[in-house]
Amino acid sequence: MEGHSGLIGRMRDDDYESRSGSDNFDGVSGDDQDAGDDQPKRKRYHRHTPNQIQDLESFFKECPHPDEKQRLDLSKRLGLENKQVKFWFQNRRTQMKTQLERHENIMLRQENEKLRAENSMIKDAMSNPVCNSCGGPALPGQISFEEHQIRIENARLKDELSRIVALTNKFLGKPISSLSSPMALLPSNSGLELGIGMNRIGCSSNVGTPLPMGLDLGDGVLSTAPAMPGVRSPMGLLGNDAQLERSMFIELALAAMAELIKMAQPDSPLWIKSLDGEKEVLNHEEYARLFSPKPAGYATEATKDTGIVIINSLALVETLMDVNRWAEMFPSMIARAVPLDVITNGMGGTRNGALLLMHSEVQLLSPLVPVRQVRFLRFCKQHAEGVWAVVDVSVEIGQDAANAPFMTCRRLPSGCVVQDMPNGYSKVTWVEHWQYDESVVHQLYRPLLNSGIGFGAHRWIATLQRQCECLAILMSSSIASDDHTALSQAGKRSMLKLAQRMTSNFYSGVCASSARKWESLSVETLGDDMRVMTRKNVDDPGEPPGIVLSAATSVWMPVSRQRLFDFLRNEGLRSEWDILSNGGPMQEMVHIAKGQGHGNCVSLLRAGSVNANDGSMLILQETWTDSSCSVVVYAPVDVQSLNVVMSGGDSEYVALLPSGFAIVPDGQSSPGYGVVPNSSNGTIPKGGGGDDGGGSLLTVGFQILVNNLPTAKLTMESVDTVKNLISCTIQKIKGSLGVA
DNA sequence: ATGCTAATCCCTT
DNA sequence: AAGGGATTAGCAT
Repeated sequence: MEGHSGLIGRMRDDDYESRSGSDNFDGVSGDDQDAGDDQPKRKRYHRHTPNQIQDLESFFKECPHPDEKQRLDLSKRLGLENKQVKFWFQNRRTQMKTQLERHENIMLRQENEKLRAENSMIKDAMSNPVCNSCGGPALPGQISFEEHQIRIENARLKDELSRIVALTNKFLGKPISSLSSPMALLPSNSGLELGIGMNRIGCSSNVGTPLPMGLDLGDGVLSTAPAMPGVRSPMGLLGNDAQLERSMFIELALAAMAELIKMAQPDSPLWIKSLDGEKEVLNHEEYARLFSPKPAGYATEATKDTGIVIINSLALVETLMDVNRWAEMFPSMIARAVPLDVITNGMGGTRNGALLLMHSEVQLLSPLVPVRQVRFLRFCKQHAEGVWAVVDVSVEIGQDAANAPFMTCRRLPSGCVVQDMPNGYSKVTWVEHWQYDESVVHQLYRPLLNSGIGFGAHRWIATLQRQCECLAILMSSSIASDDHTALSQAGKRSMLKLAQRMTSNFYSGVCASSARKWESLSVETLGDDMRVMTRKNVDDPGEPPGIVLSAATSVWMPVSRQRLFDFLRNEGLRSEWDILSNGGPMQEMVHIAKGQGHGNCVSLLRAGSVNANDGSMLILQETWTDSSCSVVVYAPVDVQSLNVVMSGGDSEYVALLPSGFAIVPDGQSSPGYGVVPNSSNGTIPKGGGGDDGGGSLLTVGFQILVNNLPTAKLTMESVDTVKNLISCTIQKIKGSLGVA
């Protein structure tokens, strides 16, 4: 002790000596003070002006390590000495470092807390074991396994503790005994040390005690703590900030999962049955009581639905946890999905515990409803054999609202609970919960969104059912090839792939998602609710080269969805609205079924009029309908390319531009509409196809080539042409349906 | 007391 | 000699 202080004292003395010896202005400034005279040349204490600091800071952000030249430049610009700039950067760097270390220290402490809590839980459970089966002595092998686990745990705890103590001393305590080992200080640090001691005692005293049978079941006490293998990185390897963020994510995911489970529970007080007993509405009071109150200024959309889907839980979970496969499963809903981070990949080779961060755009097929951009976590958990849950939650949730002032929507805990059924089907309960800024949605679509049909659980379930049915049909028909088309399996697959591309390109033109790069044109021409966009295609073989113009709009139609859909997909009535028909009916050449009803298929159409010139063009068309939406998309394709595709060749190089329609109910019809629970994959008697007598919203989208030179300039005439095309088409449809 | 910052000291490359 | 880490003095909270 004495020796140390003596040493320090001496060092200080030395320092003062050297300072007073070498630095003359120290003495001068002392004189200054005495004389009350200030020399502007050098102040004894001085801080750089806020301006200078700001400049330095911003430079530091770009480049924390400027070279000689950059520093000289800065010093000139800021009126500082070259040396000062150098020192500033040096100091800034060391400051960063200490902050970093301090942060890490905090993280280590937290980690330690968690471990201790977990450990004391284990210890607790072991000290009064409950054998719930026989009460007899447990298997010796398992005892030693348990014991082993505890020992490992304790060793890790001890190791981490010593690290923390070392760090703590380094930063907090004065390094009085900097020469001695940090461990020597342990006895003074009573609280922490006691914890360890107790744990060790608990461990050793447990040798030979009966096995705690109730404890190690997969879903027991252990999994309630956020214990995720792989997340707990070797200490210090993972950066503090990243680790802080991760632990926040984990907590958010766990809370979201708990919320989803509560929301998905049948007969939960969180939902109120409507009068007809079919639709359920969120009980906002109960929700606010259990979770969080509703923020002002946002519309809420909470829906729940259950359906039977022809897929097993494992396959569905795999699909949901793979960003690309997920987007492929819901192509009409997911415009774009980008994986951002894999926080955990799951435990023991399963998806249980997997946690992903991703960004996605969710769309409704209309230019009048902007895509919903969300950055969210997706967390998967197995709740029992054959029972899984996957929950999504926006990552803005749980953070300051002030951090995301420009948010137009967010997704509250949403997702599904999947339960295997005996026959390869599974029962899926979906909960969908959004908050969004209603002002960005066109008036025409607000009722639809309010009713929950637009983005609600029902739509997810319906899409899932339709897609899984399609997969099932394709699988079965590949075994029993009973279809009348003379198409090979490979040809069929290529055709479907081409149709898939066509359809999703249609979606992108209608919704302007960022999945494809569109350049939007003067939107406010006449406020005519039409979205016109353009893109230059130079090297995408899937589209004709040149300038492509996309136009889309949505209108209300006093006709049921079913009627509109049946009309538009009727090739015999094609000439009533489609200029490609050359004035006559069309014929279906090829039909590939994608669903049980006739409405879900990919087909090839030929314009009927016997015109030698038309022989080179066919119409590729995809139609689908489910209880939330109906779509007809088509594109002219040249025969030679199609022949290649039909014989199983690559469809990537077939150039096409899609046009078509999307139809949704207007949302103002009978309240139960569209939220009718689907009892199975069969149709619902109550006008399941949408024939509820109400009106519908029709979206029309065209993509046309206005110039086959990518370098050409777009003319206003082309824009007018495509706009005219759309409004004429709408007029013709109205006329044919007698509602003009 | 504790934290922050400009400046210095001292060691490594 | 240049640069970086450790340390300190002077002030602010």
